[in-house]
Amino acid sequence: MMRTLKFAILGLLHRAPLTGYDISKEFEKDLVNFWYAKHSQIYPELKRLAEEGCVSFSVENGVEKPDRKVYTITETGERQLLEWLARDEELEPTPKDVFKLRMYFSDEMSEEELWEQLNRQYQKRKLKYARLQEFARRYEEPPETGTAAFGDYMVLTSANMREEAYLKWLRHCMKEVKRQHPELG
Amino acid sequence: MMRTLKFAILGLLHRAPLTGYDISKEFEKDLVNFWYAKHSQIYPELKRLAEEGCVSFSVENGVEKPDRKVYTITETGERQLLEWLARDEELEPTPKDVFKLRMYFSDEMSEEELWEQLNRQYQKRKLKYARLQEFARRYEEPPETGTAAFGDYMVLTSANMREEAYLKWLRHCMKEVKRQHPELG
DNA sequence: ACCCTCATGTAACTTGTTACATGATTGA
DNA sequence: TCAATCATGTAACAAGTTACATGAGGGT
Repeated sequence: MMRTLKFAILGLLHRAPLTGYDISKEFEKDLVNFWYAKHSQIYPELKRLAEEGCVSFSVENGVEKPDRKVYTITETGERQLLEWLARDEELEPTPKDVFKLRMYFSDEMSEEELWEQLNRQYQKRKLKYARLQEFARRYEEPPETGTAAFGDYMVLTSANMREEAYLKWLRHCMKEVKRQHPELG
Repeated sequence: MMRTLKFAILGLLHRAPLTGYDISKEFEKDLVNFWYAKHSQIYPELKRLAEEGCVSFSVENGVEKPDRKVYTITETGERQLLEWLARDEELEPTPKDVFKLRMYFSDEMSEEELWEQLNRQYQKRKLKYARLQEFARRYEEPPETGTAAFGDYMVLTSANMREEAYLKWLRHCMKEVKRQHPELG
């Protein structure tokens, strides 16, 4: 029971009170690169967090707008968040990757099929990388440590480097396949 | 319903008949870098695969050894495997990373805590990278395409590049934290 | 008329983990 | 004697996805 979603939510609420809807929007922005959850997971988790006394909420009856529940972190929640932030945890197992599983079984497809798979993956990853680099332009200079911007900068940098490495790997594989089969492509 | 475990198992059985126990051993070896499952997930999946007609099995009554069920891929299973190998799927969402989530919330910890977290992560990753490089020594020359060794080589290379990028990122963050706080470390 | 954003929730299901359960053989 | 390896399974739970369900307001 890691309860990582719990701490992802507490971390966001520690910065400012938010509704479930706001939280799901946050997960679609910066955090999209390493953590996220759908609203169907967020609402029950907020309910549970309230039962545990980690958050409190007030209902705002919206005039000309839907009602909203604004959640605020409690002292209990803050204490647990700080404890979690300081934890020294084991390295997570390597994340699963369906494309690499396919490549592991490349002996069970033809060379043409392998070549096509590598090419298609390369095109998709190049696009993702381009989008990521646009975001990275926000930080020509690294922000000050101790600010939310610095956390943002760190994870954005990591996403960029991860995608760079993925592209480098794909190029390496394509080069080797082509060396052995110059007739392809 | 991706059923990725189904195809991971079919891919292994396509090479040779195996028992559930053998499959769980495979997941602890090369595949550990991008796919794996515990025996408690493998046995029920094999049962389901047999019901679907993707695999067949024969029971070997072990003399001086426990009984074993040896599973073999069927024509149906092979057909479905080949179809899966050729699929053009969307890019998976970025894998989740608990450490990066912590780093995203680095503004909610002290600079000392941030520095310690980065250092601990760096030590652990360096160890993992060293172990990975030992394995990589098997392939000083890339194997021939169309062999199981080539698939193995590709995913081992990717694991190495991924860890290199992670280490590079950690060094980048540590350098920036130290630049702003020369008194640390 | 139709789709998008705001806003909150539940139900059914898939995927994966931890713990329970059993039992033989081999090596220190 | 104790731990490890071989060998197979189930039960309970946690985590995450997809679909269902409702409803207001604004823009094209």
